[in-house]
Amino acid sequence: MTLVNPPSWLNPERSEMPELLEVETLCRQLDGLIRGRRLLSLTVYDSKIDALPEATGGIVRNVRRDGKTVVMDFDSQRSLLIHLRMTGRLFAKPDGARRPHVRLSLRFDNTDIDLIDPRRFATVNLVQTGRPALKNDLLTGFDRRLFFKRHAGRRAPVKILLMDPKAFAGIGNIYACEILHRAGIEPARPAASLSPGEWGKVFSRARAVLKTAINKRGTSISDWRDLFGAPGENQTGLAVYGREGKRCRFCKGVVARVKQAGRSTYYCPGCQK
DNA sequence: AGAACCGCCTGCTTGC
DNA sequence: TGCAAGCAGGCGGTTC
Repeated sequence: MTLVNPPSWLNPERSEMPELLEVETLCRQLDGLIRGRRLLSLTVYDSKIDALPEATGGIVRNVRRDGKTVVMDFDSQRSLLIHLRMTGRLFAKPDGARRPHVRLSLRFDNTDIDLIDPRRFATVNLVQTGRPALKNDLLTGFDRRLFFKRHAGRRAPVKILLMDPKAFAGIGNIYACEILHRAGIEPARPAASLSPGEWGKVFSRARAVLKTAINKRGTSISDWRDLFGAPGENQTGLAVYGREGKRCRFCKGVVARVKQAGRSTYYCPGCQK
């Protein structure tokens, strides 16, 4: 296990939010690191996070992702749920040093894991193991019939629907923009205006975009880092997000930015109809 | 039910 | 240079 020095990788002030893929990356790394390990102590440094004394002493059965939630299942029939929201990060610590913005520290018998979160949006909860998994996660299980029944006919813009957690688990702004670009669909179109074929394209492009990003350990727009401080490698693959005014890599049009529900949407008017 | 909006947060960027 | 306002956004909540 190599750890990245120097600590300049830890720069919470400039962090990008972890999206679905970043969470997936963290869960895989955590599973490899702490499966079968005992949680010796749990220290909370943030008044917004409940003290969770019942969690200590348990042995990790596995670490998995549910939407954007990191789920640690313990042998005590409890599960620790960590949602990183906007600026949360998890780091394995090689030393015992206290980092800035630490909200929670998990001490296992082989490593310490810190939750770092400058903006304090992250949430931590302890629940009984066995909560049913989400049925709207494009990578782990997507109920297409349920989606068409409940959401495909909505009048909301398709971009808004992609980011609606009731319709799709864990698709954030970056990937919502990228998926629609790959699918060639204009973000402002009402969801109800998409044909079944266009929805099919959205689903297949979404899986492709997400899987590509997973293989590259997430998207580092500025400085997202994985559990061990290594950067992701997907930033060069973004076609539209954050590229307002620049040339589209596909059609040589100019990437545009509009506001939808208060969020920036990037798209290429040339590629997306 | 769904659409639109708000609040939670803090630090960086922008404008005067 | 300094300060205030604007901005970033996942997601649960509220209102209409």
